[in-house]
Amino acid sequence: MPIQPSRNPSSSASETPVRGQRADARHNRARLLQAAREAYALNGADVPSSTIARRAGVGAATLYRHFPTRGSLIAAAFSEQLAECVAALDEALRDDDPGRGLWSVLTKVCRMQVEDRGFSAAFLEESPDDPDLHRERARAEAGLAQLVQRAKNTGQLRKDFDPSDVTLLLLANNGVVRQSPEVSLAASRRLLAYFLQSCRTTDGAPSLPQPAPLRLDDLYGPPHRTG
Amino acid sequence: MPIQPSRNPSSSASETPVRGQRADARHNRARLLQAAREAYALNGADVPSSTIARRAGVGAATLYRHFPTRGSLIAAAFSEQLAECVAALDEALRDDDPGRGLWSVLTKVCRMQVEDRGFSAAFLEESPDDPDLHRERARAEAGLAQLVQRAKNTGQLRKDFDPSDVTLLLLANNGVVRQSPEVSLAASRRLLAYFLQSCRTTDGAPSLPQPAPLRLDDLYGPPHRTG
DNA sequence: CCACAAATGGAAGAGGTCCTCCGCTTAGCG
DNA sequence: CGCTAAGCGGAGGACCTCTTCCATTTGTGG
Repeated sequence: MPIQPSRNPSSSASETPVRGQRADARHNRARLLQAAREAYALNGADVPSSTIARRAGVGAATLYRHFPTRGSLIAAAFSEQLAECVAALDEALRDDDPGRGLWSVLTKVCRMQVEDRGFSAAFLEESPDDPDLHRERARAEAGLAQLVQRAKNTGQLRKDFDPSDVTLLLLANNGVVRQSPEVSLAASRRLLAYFLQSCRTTDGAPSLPQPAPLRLDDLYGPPHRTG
Repeated sequence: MPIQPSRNPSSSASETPVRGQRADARHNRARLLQAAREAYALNGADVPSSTIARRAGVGAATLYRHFPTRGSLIAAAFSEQLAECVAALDEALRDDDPGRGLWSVLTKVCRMQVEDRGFSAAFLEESPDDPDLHRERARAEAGLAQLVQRAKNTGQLRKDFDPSDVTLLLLANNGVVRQSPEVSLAASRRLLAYFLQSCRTTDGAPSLPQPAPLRLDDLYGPPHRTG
Protein backbone atom coordinates (compact mmCIF):
# COMPACT_ATOMS: atom_id res chain seq x y z
CA MET A 1 0.00 0.00 0.00
CA PRO A 2 1.63 3.21 -1.19
CA ILE A 3 2.35 5.89 1.36
CA GLN A 4 0.43 9.10 1.00
CA PRO A 5 2.47 12.27 0.87
CA SER A 6 1.90 13.93 4.20
CA ARG A 7 -0.47 16.87 4.13
CA ASN A 8 1.28 19.15 6.57
CA PRO A 9 4.88 18.04 6.77
CA SER A 10 5.96 20.65 9.35
CA SER A 11 3.46 19.84 12.04
CA SER A 12 6.11 18.50 14.41
CA ALA A 13 4.94 19.24 17.92
CA SER A 14 8.39 20.36 18.94
CA GLU A 15 8.30 23.23 16.49
CA THR A 16 4.89 24.55 17.41
CA PRO A 17 5.08 26.84 20.45
CA VAL A 18 2.73 25.91 23.25
CA ARG A 19 -0.36 28.07 23.20
CA GLY A 20 -1.16 30.16 26.22
CA GLN A 21 2.34 30.89 27.37
CA ARG A 22 3.45 34.40 27.98
CA ALA A 23 4.74 36.45 25.09
CA ASP A 24 8.25 36.74 26.51
CA ALA A 25 8.43 32.99 27.02
CA ARG A 26 7.40 32.38 23.42
CA HIS A 27 9.97 34.90 22.28
CA ASN A 28 12.74 33.33 24.32
CA ARG A 29 11.85 29.90 23.07
CA ALA A 30 12.22 31.09 19.50
CA ARG A 31 15.55 32.76 20.27
CA LEU A 32 16.80 29.56 21.87
CA LEU A 33 15.86 27.47 18.87
CA GLN A 34 17.56 29.85 16.51
CA ALA A 35 20.69 30.01 18.65
CA ALA A 36 20.77 26.22 18.84
CA ARG A 37 20.41 25.84 15.09
CA GLU A 38 23.20 28.31 14.44
CA ALA A 39 25.52 26.76 16.99
CA TYR A 40 24.84 23.23 15.86
CA ALA A 41 25.25 24.03 12.18
CA LEU A 42 28.84 25.04 12.76
CA ASN A 43 30.37 22.06 14.51
CA GLY A 44 27.64 19.61 15.31
CA ALA A 45 25.70 19.12 18.46
CA ASP A 46 28.51 18.98 20.98
CA VAL A 47 28.05 22.56 22.06
CA PRO A 48 27.70 23.44 25.75
CA SER A 49 24.15 24.40 26.67
CA SER A 50 25.50 27.47 28.36
CA THR A 51 26.83 28.69 25.03
CA ILE A 52 23.44 28.34 23.44
CA ALA A 53 21.79 30.15 26.31
CA ARG A 54 24.31 32.97 26.12
CA ARG A 55 23.91 33.31 22.36
CA ALA A 56 20.19 33.47 22.81
CA GLY A 57 20.61 36.13 25.46
CA VAL A 58 18.84 34.15 28.16
CA GLY A 59 19.90 32.43 31.35
CA ALA A 60 20.65 28.76 31.66
CA ALA A 61 17.52 28.13 33.67
CA THR A 62 15.37 29.44 30.85
CA LEU A 63 16.91 27.00 28.44
CA TYR A 64 16.30 24.08 30.77
CA ARG A 65 12.73 25.15 31.45
CA HIS A 66 11.91 25.14 27.74
CA PHE A 67 13.98 22.07 26.85
CA PRO A 68 14.46 19.84 29.87
CA THR A 69 16.77 17.43 28.09
CA ARG A 70 19.51 17.81 25.56
CA GLY A 71 17.57 15.66 23.15
CA SER A 72 14.45 17.76 23.26
CA LEU A 73 16.41 20.82 22.19
CA ILE A 74 18.09 18.98 19.36
CA ALA A 75 14.84 17.46 18.18
CA ALA A 76 13.10 20.81 18.26
CA ALA A 77 15.95 22.60 16.55
CA PHE A 78 15.95 20.18 13.65
CA SER A 79 12.29 19.55 13.12
CA GLU A 80 12.53 22.07 10.30
CA GLN A 81 15.22 20.09 8.52
CA LEU A 82 13.29 16.93 9.17
CA ALA A 83 10.33 18.50 7.43
CA GLU A 84 12.58 19.41 4.53
CA CYS A 85 13.66 15.79 4.19
CA VAL A 86 10.14 14.54 4.34
CA ALA A 87 9.15 17.08 1.72
CA ALA A 88 11.98 16.00 -0.54
CA LEU A 89 10.90 12.42 -0.19
CA ASP A 90 7.26 13.25 -0.86
CA GLU A 91 8.27 15.13 -3.94
CA ALA A 92 10.35 12.21 -5.12
CA LEU A 93 7.41 9.87 -4.60
CA ARG A 94 5.30 12.14 -6.78
CA ASP A 95 7.91 12.15 -9.55
CA ASP A 96 7.01 10.03 -12.60
CA ASP A 97 10.62 8.95 -12.84
CA PRO A 98 11.51 7.02 -9.67
CA GLY A 99 15.21 6.97 -10.48
CA ARG A 100 15.33 10.71 -10.81
CA GLY A 101 13.36 11.00 -7.60
CA LEU A 102 15.75 8.78 -5.68
CA TRP A 103 18.89 10.52 -6.95
CA SER A 104 17.35 13.82 -6.05
CA VAL A 105 16.56 12.76 -2.50
CA LEU A 106 20.03 11.36 -1.95
CA THR A 107 21.66 14.45 -3.39
CA LYS A 108 19.55 16.76 -1.29
CA VAL A 109 20.14 14.93 1.96
CA CYS A 110 23.86 14.64 1.38
CA ARG A 111 23.98 18.33 0.75
CA MET A 112 22.07 19.04 3.92
CA GLN A 113 24.59 16.99 5.84
CA VAL A 114 27.38 19.10 4.41
CA GLU A 115 25.71 22.40 5.06
CA ASP A 116 24.58 21.70 8.57
CA ARG A 117 26.74 19.56 10.78
CA GLY A 118 24.03 19.49 13.39
CA PHE A 119 21.69 17.80 10.99
CA SER A 120 23.70 14.60 11.04
CA ALA A 121 23.98 14.78 14.77
CA ALA A 122 20.23 15.02 15.08
CA PHE A 123 19.49 12.11 12.81
CA LEU A 124 22.42 9.75 13.06
CA GLU A 125 24.54 10.39 16.12
CA GLU A 126 22.53 11.72 19.01
CA SER A 127 19.42 9.99 20.08
CA PRO A 128 16.86 12.67 20.90
CA ASP A 129 14.30 9.96 21.46
CA ASP A 130 11.53 12.28 20.45
CA PRO A 131 8.30 10.51 19.48
CA ASP A 132 7.83 12.81 16.49
CA LEU A 133 11.31 12.03 15.31
CA HIS A 134 10.75 8.29 15.58
CA ARG A 135 7.49 8.49 13.71
CA GLU A 136 8.96 10.59 10.93
CA ARG A 137 11.98 8.36 10.62
CA ALA A 138 9.75 5.33 10.28
CA ARG A 139 7.72 7.14 7.65
CA ALA A 140 10.86 8.10 5.79
CA GLU A 141 12.08 4.53 5.92
CA ALA A 142 8.84 3.26 4.41
CA GLY A 143 8.78 5.93 1.73
CA LEU A 144 12.34 5.18 0.76
CA ALA A 145 11.66 1.47 0.52
CA GLN A 146 8.82 2.25 -1.83
CA LEU A 147 10.91 4.59 -3.95
CA VAL A 148 13.69 2.04 -4.13
CA GLN A 149 11.30 -0.66 -5.27
CA ARG A 150 9.89 1.55 -8.00
CA ALA A 151 13.34 2.45 -9.24
CA LYS A 152 14.18 -1.23 -9.43
CA ASN A 153 11.00 -1.86 -11.37
CA THR A 154 11.93 0.71 -13.97
CA GLY A 155 15.36 -0.84 -14.26
CA GLN A 156 17.18 2.26 -13.08
CA LEU A 157 18.48 0.67 -9.91
CA ARG A 158 20.41 -2.54 -9.53
CA LYS A 159 18.33 -5.41 -8.25
CA ASP A 160 20.46 -6.14 -5.21
CA PHE A 161 20.23 -2.59 -3.94
CA ASP A 162 18.82 -2.61 -0.44
CA PRO A 163 16.93 0.24 1.22
CA SER A 164 19.48 0.09 4.03
CA ASP A 165 22.05 1.24 1.52
CA VAL A 166 20.53 4.67 1.81
CA THR A 167 21.42 4.67 5.47
CA LEU A 168 24.82 3.37 4.52
CA LEU A 169 25.33 6.35 2.25
CA LEU A 170 24.17 8.76 4.92
CA LEU A 171 26.61 7.34 7.43
CA ALA A 172 29.44 7.34 4.94
CA ASN A 173 28.69 10.87 3.87
CA ASN A 174 28.58 11.94 7.47
CA GLY A 175 32.10 10.63 7.88
CA VAL A 176 33.28 12.79 5.05
CA VAL A 177 31.72 15.95 6.29
CA ARG A 178 33.99 16.86 9.18
CA GLN A 179 36.27 19.08 7.13
CA SER A 180 36.16 22.71 6.11
CA PRO A 181 32.94 23.56 4.27
CA GLU A 182 34.53 23.73 0.82
CA VAL A 183 36.43 20.50 1.21
CA SER A 184 33.39 18.77 2.67
CA LEU A 185 31.27 19.81 -0.25
CA ALA A 186 33.71 18.54 -2.83
CA ALA A 187 34.25 15.31 -0.92
CA SER A 188 30.56 14.67 -0.49
CA ARG A 189 29.84 15.28 -4.16
CA ARG A 190 32.53 12.91 -5.21
CA LEU A 191 31.46 10.22 -2.78
CA LEU A 192 27.90 10.50 -3.99
CA ALA A 193 29.03 10.27 -7.59
CA TYR A 194 30.94 7.07 -6.89
CA PHE A 195 27.99 5.64 -5.03
CA LEU A 196 25.34 6.51 -7.58
CA GLN A 197 27.39 5.11 -10.37
CA SER A 198 27.48 1.71 -8.73
CA CYS A 199 23.80 1.90 -7.95
CA ARG A 200 22.76 2.20 -11.55
CA THR A 201 21.93 -1.04 -13.15
CA THR A 202 24.98 -2.74 -14.56
CA ASP A 203 24.03 -6.21 -15.54
CA GLY A 204 27.53 -7.56 -15.77
CA ALA A 205 28.55 -6.18 -12.40
CA PRO A 206 29.64 -8.52 -9.61
CA SER A 207 27.03 -8.90 -6.92
CA LEU A 208 27.36 -7.07 -3.63
CA PRO A 209 27.98 -8.64 -0.24
CA GLN A 210 25.09 -8.95 2.24
CA PRO A 211 23.43 -5.64 3.07
CA ALA A 212 24.09 -4.36 6.59
CA PRO A 213 21.07 -4.25 8.90
CA LEU A 214 21.04 -0.47 9.15
CA ARG A 215 17.67 0.99 9.91
CA LEU A 216 17.49 4.71 10.49
CA ASP A 217 15.66 4.18 13.71
CA ASP A 218 18.28 1.82 15.09
CA LEU A 219 21.18 4.19 14.84
CA TYR A 220 22.15 5.45 18.21
CA GLY A 221 24.53 7.62 20.16
CA PRO A 222 28.10 8.03 18.95
CA PRO A 223 28.56 4.27 19.01
CA HIS A 224 27.58 1.04 20.57
CA ARG A 225 28.91 2.11 24.03
CA THR A 226 30.39 -0.85 25.79
CA GLY A 227 32.53 -0.94 28.87
CA MET B 1 61.27 7.80 -8.57
CA PRO B 2 59.71 4.70 -7.08
CA ILE B 3 59.54 4.38 -3.33
CA GLN B 4 61.56 1.63 -1.79
CA PRO B 5 59.71 -0.71 0.54
CA SER B 6 60.94 0.22 3.99
CA ARG B 7 63.40 -2.22 5.49
CA ASN B 8 62.23 -2.23 9.08
CA PRO B 9 58.63 -1.06 9.09
CA SER B 10 58.18 -1.18 12.86
CA SER B 11 61.03 1.08 13.84
CA SER B 12 58.73 3.83 15.11
CA ALA B 13 60.50 5.51 17.99
CA SER B 14 57.31 5.60 20.05
CA GLU B 15 57.19 1.82 20.16
CA THR B 16 60.77 1.25 21.19
CA PRO B 17 61.23 1.59 24.96
CA VAL B 18 63.94 4.01 26.00
CA ARG B 19 67.12 2.18 26.93
CA GLY B 20 68.49 2.58 30.38
CA GLN B 21 65.27 3.05 32.26
CA ARG B 22 64.46 0.91 35.23
CA ALA B 23 62.83 -2.46 34.66
CA ASP B 24 59.59 -1.51 36.43
CA ALA B 25 59.31 1.62 34.33
CA ARG B 26 59.70 -0.38 31.16
CA HIS B 27 57.13 -2.84 32.40
CA ASN B 28 54.63 -0.14 33.26
CA ARG B 29 55.11 1.50 29.93
CA ALA B 30 54.23 -1.74 28.20
CA ARG B 31 51.16 -2.23 30.40
CA LEU B 32 50.01 1.29 29.62
CA LEU B 33 50.34 0.78 25.91
CA GLN B 34 48.40 -2.45 26.05
CA ALA B 35 45.67 -0.92 28.19
CA ALA B 36 45.44 2.02 25.81
CA ARG B 37 45.16 -0.21 22.78
CA GLU B 38 42.43 -2.28 24.40
CA ALA B 39 40.47 0.72 25.59
CA TYR B 40 40.77 2.55 22.28
CA ALA B 41 39.80 -0.46 20.22
CA LEU B 42 36.43 -0.58 21.90
CA ASN B 43 35.05 2.90 21.42
CA GLY B 44 37.73 5.04 19.92
CA ALA B 45 40.11 7.40 21.56
CA ASP B 46 37.76 9.37 23.75
CA VAL B 47 38.59 7.42 26.85
CA PRO B 48 39.60 9.21 30.05
CA SER B 49 43.29 8.85 30.80
CA SER B 50 42.39 7.80 34.31
CA THR B 51 40.60 4.77 32.91
CA ILE B 52 43.66 3.72 30.99
CA ALA B 53 45.86 4.17 34.03
CA ARG B 54 43.48 2.15 36.16
CA ARG B 55 43.27 -0.64 33.60
CA ALA B 56 47.04 -0.74 33.45
CA GLY B 57 47.15 -0.91 37.22
CA VAL B 58 49.23 2.23 37.60
CA GLY B 59 48.66 5.70 38.94
CA ALA B 60 47.78 8.69 36.84
CA ALA B 61 51.17 10.28 37.35
CA THR B 62 52.88 7.28 35.86
CA LEU B 63 50.85 7.60 32.72
CA TYR B 64 51.72 11.26 32.38
CA ARG B 65 55.38 10.67 32.99
CA HIS B 66 55.55 8.15 30.17
CA PHE B 67 53.23 9.98 27.80
CA PRO B 68 53.13 13.68 28.58
CA THR B 69 50.44 14.44 26.00
CA ARG B 70 47.34 12.67 24.86
CA GLY B 71 48.76 12.52 21.38
CA SER B 72 51.96 10.82 22.40
CA LEU B 73 50.01 7.97 23.97
CA ILE B 74 47.78 7.56 20.95
CA ALA B 75 50.69 7.68 18.56
CA ALA B 76 52.62 5.13 20.59
CA ALA B 77 49.60 2.86 20.97
CA PHE B 78 49.00 2.74 17.25
CA SER B 79 52.49 2.62 15.87
CA GLU B 80 51.95 -1.11 15.51
CA GLN B 81 48.88 -0.62 13.34
CA LEU B 82 50.72 2.03 11.42
CA ALA B 83 53.45 -0.47 10.71
CA GLU B 84 50.81 -2.93 9.55
CA CYS B 85 49.46 -0.39 7.07
CA VAL B 86 52.88 0.43 5.80
CA ALA B 87 53.60 -3.26 5.40
CA ALA B 88 50.37 -3.77 3.48
CA LEU B 89 51.29 -0.94 1.20
CA ASP B 90 54.80 -2.21 0.68
CA GLU B 91 53.45 -5.61 -0.17
CA ALA B 92 51.03 -4.07 -2.65
CA LEU B 93 53.85 -2.17 -4.28
CA ARG B 94 55.72 -5.43 -4.70
CA ASP B 95 52.71 -7.11 -6.31
CA ASP B 96 52.97 -7.58 -10.06
CA ASP B 97 49.32 -6.71 -10.40
CA PRO B 98 48.85 -3.12 -9.21
CA GLY B 99 45.08 -3.40 -9.27
CA ARG B 100 45.10 -6.41 -6.99
CA GLY B 101 47.58 -4.63 -4.75
CA LEU B 102 45.40 -1.56 -4.48
CA TRP B 103 42.22 -3.50 -3.74
CA SER B 104 44.07 -5.46 -1.14
CA VAL B 105 45.35 -2.36 0.63
CA LEU B 106 41.94 -0.74 0.66
CA THR B 107 40.29 -3.90 1.91
CA LYS B 108 42.84 -4.36 4.64
CA VAL B 109 42.66 -0.81 5.91
CA CYS B 110 38.88 -0.74 5.88
CA ARG B 111 38.88 -3.91 7.89
CA MET B 112 41.31 -2.46 10.37
CA GLN B 113 39.01 0.49 10.82
CA VAL B 114 36.17 -1.85 11.62
CA GLU B 115 38.12 -3.97 14.02
CA ASP B 116 39.73 -1.19 15.93
CA ARG B 117 37.85 2.01 16.48
CA GLY B 118 40.94 3.61 17.91
CA PHE B 119 42.75 3.13 14.66
CA SER B 120 40.59 5.67 12.88
CA ALA B 121 40.94 8.03 15.77
CA ALA B 122 44.68 7.84 15.56
CA PHE B 123 44.87 8.46 11.84
CA LEU B 124 41.88 10.56 10.94
CA GLU B 125 40.34 12.25 13.95
CA GLU B 126 42.89 13.06 16.58
CA SER B 127 46.06 14.84 15.70
CA PRO B 128 48.83 13.22 17.69
CA ASP B 129 51.29 15.46 15.90
CA ASP B 130 53.98 12.88 16.27
CA PRO B 131 56.93 13.36 13.89
CA ASP B 132 57.03 9.64 13.15
CA LEU B 133 53.36 9.66 12.32
CA HIS B 134 53.75 12.60 9.96
CA ARG B 135 56.66 11.00 8.21
CA GLU B 136 54.89 7.67 7.80
CA ARG B 137 51.72 9.33 6.58
CA ALA B 138 53.70 11.21 3.98
CA ARG B 139 55.37 7.99 2.91
CA ALA B 140 52.03 6.25 2.69
CA GLU B 141 50.65 9.08 0.63
CA ALA B 142 53.50 8.83 -1.83
CA GLY B 143 53.29 5.06 -2.04
CA LEU B 144 49.58 5.21 -2.68
CA ALA B 145 49.99 7.77 -5.41
CA GLN B 146 52.45 5.47 -7.08
CA LEU B 147 50.20 2.44 -6.74
CA VAL B 148 47.27 4.40 -8.13
CA GLN B 149 49.28 5.52 -11.11
CA ARG B 150 50.36 1.98 -11.87
CA ALA B 151 46.82 0.69 -11.63
CA LYS B 152 45.76 3.37 -14.08
CA ASN B 153 48.53 2.37 -16.43
CA THR B 154 47.36 -1.23 -16.49
CA GLY B 155 43.84 -0.04 -17.17
CA GLN B 156 42.43 -1.48 -13.96
CA LEU B 157 41.55 1.88 -12.48
CA ARG B 158 39.51 4.64 -14.02
CA LYS B 159 41.59 7.50 -15.33
CA ASP B 160 39.93 10.19 -13.25
CA PHE B 161 40.56 8.36 -9.99
CA ASP B 162 42.51 10.62 -7.67
CA PRO B 163 44.81 9.48 -4.87
CA SER B 164 42.75 11.61 -2.51
CA ASP B 165 39.88 9.24 -3.20
CA VAL B 166 41.63 6.77 -0.94
CA THR B 167 41.34 9.26 1.88
CA LEU B 168 37.75 9.81 0.87
CA LEU B 169 37.08 6.10 1.26
CA LEU B 170 38.79 6.01 4.63
CA LEU B 171 36.70 8.89 5.92
CA ALA B 172 33.50 7.40 4.55
CA ASN B 173 34.28 4.02 5.98
CA ASN B 174 35.04 5.61 9.31
CA GLY B 175 31.55 7.07 9.30
CA VAL B 176 30.05 3.65 8.83
CA VAL B 177 31.99 2.02 11.59
CA ARG B 178 30.27 3.40 14.67
CA GLN B 179 27.84 0.52 15.01
CA SER B 180 28.02 -2.85 16.65
CA PRO B 181 30.95 -4.91 15.37
CA GLU B 182 28.83 -7.24 13.23
CA VAL B 183 26.84 -4.45 11.65
CA SER B 184 29.95 -2.38 11.08
CA LEU B 185 31.65 -5.22 9.31
CA ALA B 186 28.74 -5.83 6.97
CA ALA B 187 28.33 -2.13 6.30
CA SER B 188 31.99 -1.60 5.62
CA ARG B 189 32.15 -4.52 3.21
CA ARG B 190 29.20 -3.29 1.31
CA LEU B 191 30.47 0.26 1.12
CA LEU B 192 33.80 -0.96 -0.14
CA ALA B 193 32.10 -3.11 -2.75
CA TYR B 194 30.15 -0.13 -4.05
CA PHE B 195 33.25 1.98 -4.11
CA LEU B 196 35.51 -0.53 -5.82
CA GLN B 197 32.95 -1.21 -8.46
CA SER B 198 32.92 2.43 -9.49
CA CYS B 199 36.68 2.59 -9.38
CA ARG B 200 37.15 -0.08 -11.99
CA THR B 201 37.51 1.26 -15.44
CA THR B 202 34.20 1.75 -17.12
CA ASP B 203 34.79 3.68 -20.28
CA GLY B 204 31.21 4.74 -20.81
CA ALA B 205 30.80 5.98 -17.25
CA PRO B 206 30.04 9.63 -16.59
CA SER B 207 33.01 11.55 -15.29
CA LEU B 208 33.32 12.38 -11.60
CA PRO B 209 33.16 15.84 -10.07
CA GLN B 210 36.39 17.51 -8.91
CA PRO B 211 38.34 15.49 -6.37
CA ALA B 212 38.34 16.90 -2.86
CA PRO B 213 41.68 18.18 -1.59
CA LEU B 214 41.99 15.52 1.10
CA ARG B 215 45.53 14.73 2.07
CA LEU B 216 46.02 12.32 4.94
CA ASP B 217 48.31 14.73 6.66
CA ASP B 218 45.81 17.58 6.52
CA LEU B 219 43.04 15.81 8.37
CA TYR B 220 42.73 17.19 11.80
CA GLY B 221 40.84 17.04 15.04
CA PRO B 222 37.17 16.13 15.01
CA PRO B 223 36.51 18.94 12.60
CA HIS B 224 37.47 22.33 11.44
CA ARG B 225 36.80 23.88 14.90
CA THR B 226 35.44 27.36 14.50
CA GLY B 227 33.87 29.54 17.09
C1' DC C 1 73.55 -5.33 51.85
C1' DC C 2 73.07 -0.46 51.39
C1' DA C 3 72.37 4.06 49.76
C1' DC C 4 70.39 6.84 46.50
C1' DA C 5 68.11 8.21 42.56
C1' DA C 6 64.44 6.63 39.72
C1' DA C 7 59.84 5.67 39.81
C1' DT C 8 55.48 5.41 41.92
C1' DG C 9 50.50 6.34 43.50
C1' DG C 10 47.11 8.93 45.48
C1' DA C 11 45.52 13.42 46.67
C1' DA C 12 44.29 17.64 45.22
C1' DG C 13 43.95 21.97 42.23
C1' DA C 14 42.26 23.77 37.94
C1' DG C 15 38.90 23.99 34.52
C1' DG C 16 34.70 22.83 32.38
C1' DT C 17 29.80 21.22 31.76
C1' DC C 18 25.24 19.93 33.48
C1' DC C 19 21.49 21.12 35.98
C1' DT C 20 18.76 23.19 40.08
C1' DC C 21 17.43 26.48 43.45
C1' DC C 22 15.66 30.82 44.69
C1' DG C 23 14.79 35.68 45.04
C1' DC C 24 13.52 39.16 41.66
C1' DT C 25 11.10 40.99 37.41
C1' DT C 26 7.38 41.70 34.45
C1' DA C 27 3.46 40.44 31.41
C1' DG C 28 -1.28 40.26 31.40
C1' DC C 29 -5.73 40.46 33.36
C1' DG C 30 -9.38 42.74 35.76
C1' DC D 1 -3.29 50.94 37.90
C1' DG D 2 -2.08 47.20 40.71
C1' DC D 3 -2.04 42.33 41.81
C1' DT D 4 -0.42 37.75 40.88
C1' DA D 5 1.75 34.05 39.01
C1' DA D 6 4.50 32.91 35.08
C1' DG D 7 8.87 33.63 33.81
C1' DC D 8 13.51 35.07 34.51
C1' DG D 9 18.81 35.25 35.51
C1' DG D 10 22.67 34.13 37.96
C1' DA D 11 24.83 31.74 41.65
C1' DG D 12 26.29 27.44 43.03
C1' DG D 13 26.43 22.28 43.85
C1' DA D 14 27.45 17.80 41.64
C1' DC D 15 30.23 15.58 38.62
C1' DC D 16 33.97 14.64 35.47
C1' DT D 17 38.50 15.00 33.30
C1' DC D 18 43.27 16.73 33.02
C1' DT D 19 47.39 17.60 35.19
C1' DT D 20 50.73 18.46 38.97
C1' DC D 21 52.82 17.75 43.44
C1' DC D 22 55.14 15.23 46.94
C1' DA D 23 55.92 11.78 50.46
C1' DT D 24 56.91 7.03 49.95
C1' DT D 25 58.46 2.87 47.76
C1' DT D 26 61.62 0.18 45.02
C1' DG D 27 65.13 -1.24 41.67
C1' DT D 28 69.99 -1.35 41.10
C1' DG D 29 75.04 -0.42 40.96
C1' DG D 30 78.72 -0.71 44.00
